[in-house]
Amino acid sequence: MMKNDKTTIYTISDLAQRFDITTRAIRFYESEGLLSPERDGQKRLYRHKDYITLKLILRGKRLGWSLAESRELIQMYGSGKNNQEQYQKVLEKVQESRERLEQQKHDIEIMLMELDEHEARVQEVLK
Amino acid sequence: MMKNDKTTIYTISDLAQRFDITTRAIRFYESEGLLSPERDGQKRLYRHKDYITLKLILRGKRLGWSLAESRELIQMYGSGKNNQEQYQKVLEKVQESRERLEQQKHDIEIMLMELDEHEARVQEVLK
DNA sequence: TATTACGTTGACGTAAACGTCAACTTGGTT
DNA sequence: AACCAAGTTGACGTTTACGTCAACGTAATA
Repeated sequence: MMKNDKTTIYTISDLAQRFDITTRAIRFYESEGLLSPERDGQKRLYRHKDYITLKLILRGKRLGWSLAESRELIQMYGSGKNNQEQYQKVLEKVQESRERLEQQKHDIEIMLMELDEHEARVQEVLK
Repeated sequence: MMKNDKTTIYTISDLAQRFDITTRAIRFYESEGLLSPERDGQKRLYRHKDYITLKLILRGKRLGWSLAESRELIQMYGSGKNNQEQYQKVLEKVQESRERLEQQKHDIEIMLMELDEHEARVQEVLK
């Protein structure tokens, strides 16, 4: 497989492999307005910017963002303009993700504690 | 509203209020085998253990667990037995949650950096 | 007694993010 | 020429976690 510098051109299955997703997913993202690759006839050609965009989409997914939310982020980067309103919206979303993260951290700690207690009780019964 | 000690008995809407969910959700959890409240005639009565179970369910949700996954955790606690296999499964799931957490932490850091860069570029253009 | 609040059981609807065909085209290979 | 791999466009199916009626029961209250 080729390296990925800023001049590389990818086919749809190239990208699918690199990101471990299906081509169906990639086409779906396009239909939802998150990607807009060039065409060579009817075939899609993906460039570096599309690669970056896909990375954004998947990062968003890991943070629990919807595709609609990631689309805003992508549009913001794509526009090159200073849409202060959109910027604030995205920033807020990142902060929300961060707060969810803190909550989850707390949840995991408690879960581990309770699992420990459970084990302890079980061991106690065995004696 | 009453305090919640270990003797309190709740109606379905009591619980719904406390956890800020709908009664529909609570009934759904029961139909999925996560709750099994007593009955007074046809009405459901929830006790302290049901309260605890609901707390587990919602904690699981925050961590991205499916109801089926939370059900395993609940069954484990409920059985009081030492099902080592089930224990391992649950433990693994907690570890997975923790790894996802680390990944998310990383993702958020990068997002914030890229937002910063974006702002900087925009400011540069404005000059 | 009529109303109101709260509860119950079906049954069908919904949204998001794809999966899974089917039918077809295109370009390169044997 | 025949074939295969890879790509394309519909179109319908799937899953999870409920939402949203409808139709009914029950208990307290005005």
